[in-house]
Amino acid sequence: MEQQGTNNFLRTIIADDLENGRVSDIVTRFPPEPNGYLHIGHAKSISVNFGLAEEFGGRCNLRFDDTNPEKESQEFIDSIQEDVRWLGFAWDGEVRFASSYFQQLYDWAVYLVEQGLAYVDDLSPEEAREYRGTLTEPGKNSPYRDRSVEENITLLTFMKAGEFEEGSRVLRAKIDMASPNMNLRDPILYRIRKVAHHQTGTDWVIYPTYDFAHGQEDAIEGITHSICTLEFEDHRPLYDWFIENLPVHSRPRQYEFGRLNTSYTVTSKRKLKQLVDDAVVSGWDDPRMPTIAGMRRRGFTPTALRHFCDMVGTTRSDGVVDVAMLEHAIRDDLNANAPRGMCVLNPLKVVLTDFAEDQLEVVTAPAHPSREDLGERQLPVTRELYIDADDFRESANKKYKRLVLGKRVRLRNAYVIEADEVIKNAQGEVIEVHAHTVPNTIGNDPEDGVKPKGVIQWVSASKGRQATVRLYDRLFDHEAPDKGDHDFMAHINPESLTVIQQAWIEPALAQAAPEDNFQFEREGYFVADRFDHSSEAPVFNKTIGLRDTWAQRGEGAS
RNA sequence: UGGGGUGUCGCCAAGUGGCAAGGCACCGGGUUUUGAUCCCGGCAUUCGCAGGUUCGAAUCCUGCCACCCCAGCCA
Repeated sequence: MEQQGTNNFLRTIIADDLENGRVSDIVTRFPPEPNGYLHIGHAKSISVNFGLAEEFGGRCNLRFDDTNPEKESQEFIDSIQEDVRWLGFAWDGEVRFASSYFQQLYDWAVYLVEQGLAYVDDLSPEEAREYRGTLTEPGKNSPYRDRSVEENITLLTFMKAGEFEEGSRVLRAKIDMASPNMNLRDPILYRIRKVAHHQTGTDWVIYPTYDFAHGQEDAIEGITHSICTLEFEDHRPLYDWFIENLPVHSRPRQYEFGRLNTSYTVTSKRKLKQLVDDAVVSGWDDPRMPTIAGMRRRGFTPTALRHFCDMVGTTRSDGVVDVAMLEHAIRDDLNANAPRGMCVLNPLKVVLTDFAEDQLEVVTAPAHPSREDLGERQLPVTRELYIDADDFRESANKKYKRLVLGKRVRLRNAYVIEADEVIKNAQGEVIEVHAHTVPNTIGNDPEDGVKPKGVIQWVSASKGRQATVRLYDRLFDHEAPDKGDHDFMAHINPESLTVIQQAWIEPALAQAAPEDNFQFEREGYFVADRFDHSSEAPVFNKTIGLRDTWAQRGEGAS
């Protein structure tokens, strides 16, 4: 068992349980409700549950907690499975569904009624709320609380048979209406919902609540460590109450950890949906979304996401992780593994006056500065090239390490060139630079000893290809967009997306397959769009920029 | 105001009575055909606060304070 990241309380608990024989193998589960897309927070939960099972040689189930058909759908079941697989995890056996345990759950509900531990309540939702009391005042017993077992059985049978209207009755556990823990004030076990279920169709008109279902599902599957987030801590006494009062065959235990929050991000389902509905983003998989599908399309990798989850650790405290840590994880993986390429985002034509019109020279460049196994690529050098307009100035101070009129610069992987002349349009803007190559400078420094001050990327104007490049930035320009009294929509970063229709890419990049990651040198990491990219019409998404200490010092203005 | 939690560097986080790991961020310096990477160095006399126990405490005790969660027939 290999341990990633630092030690944490869950590892300690599991190691102890294994050592003292409480369990012989650990079984965990990732239990999403199929009512939305998975996001970065779920990635953490997936990483914790599957990761722990992997680490301790156990198993992890994927179980859809589908107890509320009104909000769920097959679309989400499909996307969730795809996301978990993409992250690189394999669940044990078949996918599980809480709905496949509905009959067992119902039988256990009958058992509870027979034991005098559950009753059918006729209170309306409004009345029930009044009877429940408040945080500081105890609740009071429902007048229907002391019905006979026989009457309760009859009523429950009728509920199941669809004899009652939605909301008219519920099945409740008989625990303690005066408990300081609200969850123990006779919690609801079943409610009437006359809607079809995506898995069970119209078989049922009553559906179990989360509380009545979750622990029993865990017991049925032999889950040893049921790991959830902190807000369920108050439910644990109820979780245990069911396990103790029902004839279940295994004893799962619940443990809670703190949810993952990252700065500059919102993850509430409601807010993500609003971003989609208001067309702030193009969909749930928009590269700016913190959804797994969005991050995937952005060019994040499973390796980076898993590393990030290990980096932040698993604790019982809730904090906000700096997105810079996520960005570091992405850069770390991509720097090591992404092939390099050259792309000019803001083209400025350079004419090499010592090259003939039809002259073509091909230089070979490594795909990666230190990964020989990634191979090489061919770069055509022609008379007309494009460089980035930001990489040329007519005059500049000594700190500027790019091309300046009358000075030299290294074309990455190719010649050192010297700028001789600028051509301007009627508005006085530079539209072309004439330059010449310094002899014998491919792989060598200039023989006259005058070294260029910098290196810039370039693309052949005649052999290069045009591409669409989408530059993404943080969706929010506030570190805590949904905190405080303001509306999170007010903190949308107006420059979160810039589309460049006519960027120039070196020929080899057009051959990229969708989802191939690259580093466009001096610009950042980019990915060929999963859906829109093709060799004929290349489309790249910016994943994350290179670390830029130049811009950080406020000296990067061009 | 009832119950349940959490408080260690700007952020995340080890540490479980023996004298404050690590990562991110940041700040130097070196290497560099990416102002990237990489390398070297710096960055908590102090662990929410106040008392107490002890030769010795972030770790034990007492009392405060701050923040988070709970009053869905959501999960």
